[in-house]
Amino acid sequence: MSPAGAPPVTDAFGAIAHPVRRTLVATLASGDKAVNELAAVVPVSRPAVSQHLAVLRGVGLVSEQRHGRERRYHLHPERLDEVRKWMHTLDRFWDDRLDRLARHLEENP
Amino acid sequence: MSPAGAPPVTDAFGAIAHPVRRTLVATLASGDKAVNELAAVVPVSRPAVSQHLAVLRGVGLVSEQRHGRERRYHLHPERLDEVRKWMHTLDRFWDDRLDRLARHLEENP
DNA sequence: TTGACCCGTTAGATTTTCCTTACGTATATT
DNA sequence: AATATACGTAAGGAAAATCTAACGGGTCAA
Repeated sequence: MSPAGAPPVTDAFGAIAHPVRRTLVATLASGDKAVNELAAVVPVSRPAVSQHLAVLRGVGLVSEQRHGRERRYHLHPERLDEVRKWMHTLDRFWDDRLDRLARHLEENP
Repeated sequence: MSPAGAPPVTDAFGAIAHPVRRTLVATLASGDKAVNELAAVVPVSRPAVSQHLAVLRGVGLVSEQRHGRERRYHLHPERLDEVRKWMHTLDRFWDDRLDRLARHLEENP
């Protein structure tokens, strides 16, 4: 029926997969910014930046607030906890393996 | 000339952007596995798993070791430091903002 | 040797991404 | 009122991702 293609960006993992979007997120980490300011730090056209911001908004990583004719974008870093949590889960598995190894070495001198 | 499309997967960010690959990585975190074992925990065909593993290998997140007719895959978690470092950079910005806020509040009672 | 098993690779179709170039809509400025 | 500024959105197209089905090369077992 539907041989799937590339999956749409629906979570934080997909959102930060693109280098331009990572730069946008990092730039917003130092404070709210208008679109033109964001477009200035990235090697693509302003419409492209708008589209990337739409992706970030769709995932909940940023929100916009209209200020006159500007639209200032605000970062919501807590949305990255999804990523943090996943990485932390891996760490836990990793620690467990170290624990098992240590116990094994203790019990087999 | 070349209106660019989606960028190829060349780093850890792109590698963990796909849910299937995240599952593969998480599964390998608990120990080396053969391809059939990996294919059993994921809702796609075995060739698809092979392709995902090729992507992970291309990024250096896993390596393979032939064992008879099996190929056991091994995770290299240190390759995720790229992601960890980026997130940590964001945290630092974040802390700086908290510092500035605290200083501001101290100086303006 | 013959057959079963493990696995990678290719071919082909479909979807999604991601860019640029127009265009439209507000809001500010003169 | 006329113009400039800031931004989103639509259209069009190229590149990449991702799936399944088919095929092929090794490896173990009988």
